[in-house]
Amino acid sequence: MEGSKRGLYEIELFKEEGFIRKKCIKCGRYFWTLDPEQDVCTDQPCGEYTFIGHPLNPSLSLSHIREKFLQFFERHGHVRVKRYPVVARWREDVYLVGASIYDFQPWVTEGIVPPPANPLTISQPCIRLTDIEKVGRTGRHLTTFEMMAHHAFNFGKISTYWNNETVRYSYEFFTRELGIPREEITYIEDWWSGGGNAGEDFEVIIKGLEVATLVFMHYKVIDNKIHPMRNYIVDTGYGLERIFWLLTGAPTVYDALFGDLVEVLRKKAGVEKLEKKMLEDISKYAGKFDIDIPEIEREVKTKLASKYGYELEEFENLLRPYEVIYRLLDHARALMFMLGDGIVPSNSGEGYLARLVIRRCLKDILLLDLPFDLVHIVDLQIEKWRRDFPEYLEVRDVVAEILSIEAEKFKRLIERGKLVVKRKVLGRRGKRAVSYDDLVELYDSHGIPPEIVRETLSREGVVIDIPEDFYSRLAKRHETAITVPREEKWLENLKEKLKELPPTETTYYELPEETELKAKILKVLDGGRIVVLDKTIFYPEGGGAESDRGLLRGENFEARVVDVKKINNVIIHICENQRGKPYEGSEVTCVIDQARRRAIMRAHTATHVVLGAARKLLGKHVWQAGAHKSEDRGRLDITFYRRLSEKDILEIERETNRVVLENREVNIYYMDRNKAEQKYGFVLYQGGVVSEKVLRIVEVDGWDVEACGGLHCTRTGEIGLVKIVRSERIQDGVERLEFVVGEAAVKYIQDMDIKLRNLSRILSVDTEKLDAKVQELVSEIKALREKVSELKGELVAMEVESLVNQAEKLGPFRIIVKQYNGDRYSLEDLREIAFKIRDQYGNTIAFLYNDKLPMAEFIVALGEEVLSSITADIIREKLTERSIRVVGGGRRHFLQGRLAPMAPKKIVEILIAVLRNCLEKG
RNA sequence: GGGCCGGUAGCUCAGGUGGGAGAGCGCCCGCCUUGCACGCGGGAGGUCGGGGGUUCAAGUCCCCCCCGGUCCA
Repeated sequence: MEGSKRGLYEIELFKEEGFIRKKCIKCGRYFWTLDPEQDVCTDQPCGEYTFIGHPLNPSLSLSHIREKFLQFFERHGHVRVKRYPVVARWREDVYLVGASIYDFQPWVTEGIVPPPANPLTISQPCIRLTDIEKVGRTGRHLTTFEMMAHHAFNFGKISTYWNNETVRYSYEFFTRELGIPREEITYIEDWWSGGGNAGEDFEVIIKGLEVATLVFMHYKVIDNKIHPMRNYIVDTGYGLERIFWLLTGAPTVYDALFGDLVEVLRKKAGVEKLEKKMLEDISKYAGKFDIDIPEIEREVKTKLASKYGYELEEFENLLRPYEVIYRLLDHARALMFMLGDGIVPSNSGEGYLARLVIRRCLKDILLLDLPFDLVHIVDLQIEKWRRDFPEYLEVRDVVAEILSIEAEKFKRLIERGKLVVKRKVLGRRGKRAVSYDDLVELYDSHGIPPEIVRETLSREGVVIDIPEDFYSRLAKRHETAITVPREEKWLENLKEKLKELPPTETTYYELPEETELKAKILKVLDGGRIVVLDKTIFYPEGGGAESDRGLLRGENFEARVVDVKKINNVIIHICENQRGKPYEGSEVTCVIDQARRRAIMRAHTATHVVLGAARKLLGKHVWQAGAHKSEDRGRLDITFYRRLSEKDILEIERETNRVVLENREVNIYYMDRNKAEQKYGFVLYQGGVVSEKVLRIVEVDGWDVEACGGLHCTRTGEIGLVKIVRSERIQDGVERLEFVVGEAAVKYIQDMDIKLRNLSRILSVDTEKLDAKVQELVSEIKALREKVSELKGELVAMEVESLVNQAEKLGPFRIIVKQYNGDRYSLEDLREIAFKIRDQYGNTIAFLYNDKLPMAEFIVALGEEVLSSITADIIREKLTERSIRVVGGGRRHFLQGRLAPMAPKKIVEILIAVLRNCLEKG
């Protein structure tokens, strides 16, 4: 292993050109250079940026460099491939494309799907949010960059090329195409891993800047362990923006990339222009800044501040708007790609990543109180890149609308946040400090960044500190909370048992109208519950569609098939209600429930039509986020950036039914994956990830095209009526549409109709006037309720009067005891009466009860003047003393609960006795 | 998908340890004022998100569900 590893770093070109292998005295890595004096690898932080202020080739534009690169590799036998979207819709393990190789993982790298060309070259826009904190501050970090690459795929053996050619290409490209002096190039031996693969690599460093990585990928990474792979894949990445920066010699990559826009924003914000020399000075060191070691940054800034005659704080205040402008421009470009490629901001999924970027921008603008509008900045970027990415011009209005909605949401969040801060912190008497936990709660639960908390509080005269490592501490907190999803064990076991079986032959695609098929039982598992056949007519569950149901009928054996699943390539039939036993080797007849299949087919084709309608009416931001098709209804989840209105839904419904009535053809055909992707784009994968090299395409003529394994109607007319019955927002940015189809739709409408007619019969009005009638009734009920409660109030007042008049007198006190039967007053009412007496007649004890079985419910209320002589707990005590069962409790002035049934007279006696006793004592 | 926070009057929210549903703004009526704003007095407005449980008693405690927010995958 060591030998082969070493071998990959021994490059023919190095010998020919006289490169020597050295060990970096700082980081210890080995590197190759032409300079015998060079003793550091020159990568950050070992070396320094020596290109800043010394442009190598400033005449080349970014587009020129991209074109030079792609043409260079085309000349060397590579095929140029169109860039992929930044949303990795063909993968389940990541949301965003973070490297060009992501385009080909895992299907191509695993050898399941052939590459679109081999070897190929591409310039792939990538998004990496891992270093988002550093953007704007280090001068070199970007959330979005174009990775120019050439890839060669060698399956089983080296059939294209490998390490020697790869290094030679890089050398030629940098020296001949870009004119970089050969002695400026350093190749560092390193190890790369990502996206489930790994391998040796060279990092190409020029004048202190890493401009390319050349990876020789031939390992798989499973559970952090490295396994050799049969495939040898050349995975290179050339940082387009970095190379451009290097050639311009600009102070930062941002100046190189967005120079003109930096000026536009700077002027708009009225920020003082910094001396170029000073920016260059900072940038040279900024490469060494590290968020986790804030000391380095402080030290450098202190030194530079004094060099230019500033106090540190003053210096930082000068820099901050610059950092923010850089960051905003970077993020705006990221948003152009993310939103432009169809991401809808949300509180989960890839949508959250878009929202994260948006909110960071809005936070910066807010904190520095800049006169910027994020919508405008993103628009500036779309305009700036119109030649390179003209596709974004088409969606600029939608992008603007999405951003305005997000800005509005952020505004509301901050307003709410300020209230929470004031309530939580300032509302607390005496405590005007904020703990780390407070900050965490405010951010984690309410989304209020600590900087905003500080800002809000400083206006109130409260000064707080934010721990420098706040965000990384928060990240740690979340780490421990991660729950490991466990794979279903029985499925694993089953997979193992099915391993030796041949793939099940299927007939449902070829003969979708057949309802019966003879087959042989190959395997019986789980006591006969699971049956595997050599071939089947049963369509298995998949792509959101439920499986067929039906019967398996053999000699002396019959069972109902309740579920059918496809496990790898073997189809299993899950059976119930068996008569007799299935035997391996015996013959059975498969019979499917055809009505059910038809219904599911209709629901499935309907789903495609509805999706097409939604995309047509709402725009390209509509993507299928999930779907389910069953016998009686269909369900489609779509991404969209605002709530669907009633009107939207009615229009989708109308449009869907129009397409049904047009009776369009539904064509199903197979197509080479790469060809299909090229022809239709990634809209194909609406239904989910597909792992085949040949795709089954389902095309509703002129309306919708998807890669789909489902069974479909042959014409849209067969779908019948489609009625959308429900819509809900299942998460921010995702709307769920539920609809009934065909016979189920007819039944739904009939049921509704019957309900309406029943209603109109009950209410004795025409169905047309139902709503008015109901409105009238509701108002009437409300009025009646009010009247009742008014009367009850009067009744209570009268009862109070009457009770007070009948009261027993004892010295200065009055005693009221009254038994009710529970019909007229609830305990609640009795309490109101009792409390009213207490409030109006302070010298009174009121004991009211409903005589219920097995225990009477009672309330005693004691007036204010009585309390000096007797309190509620004494009454309770005395009742208990006389072995009268009492459950309940209360306060000094009242007692509520249940007691054994008894005559009012008896209670009066007891109360008089108790009161007398207390008076004598007092 | 997981963690956290929340759902009480039209709106913004209070409601230690279970025990009589509240405030501010808005609304209606009256007073004051040439008029408006203000001010003063009075009033209307609530299935305390839904369901179950514990309890004599639940806005409050427990469980389940729904809805919203938020952070992180």
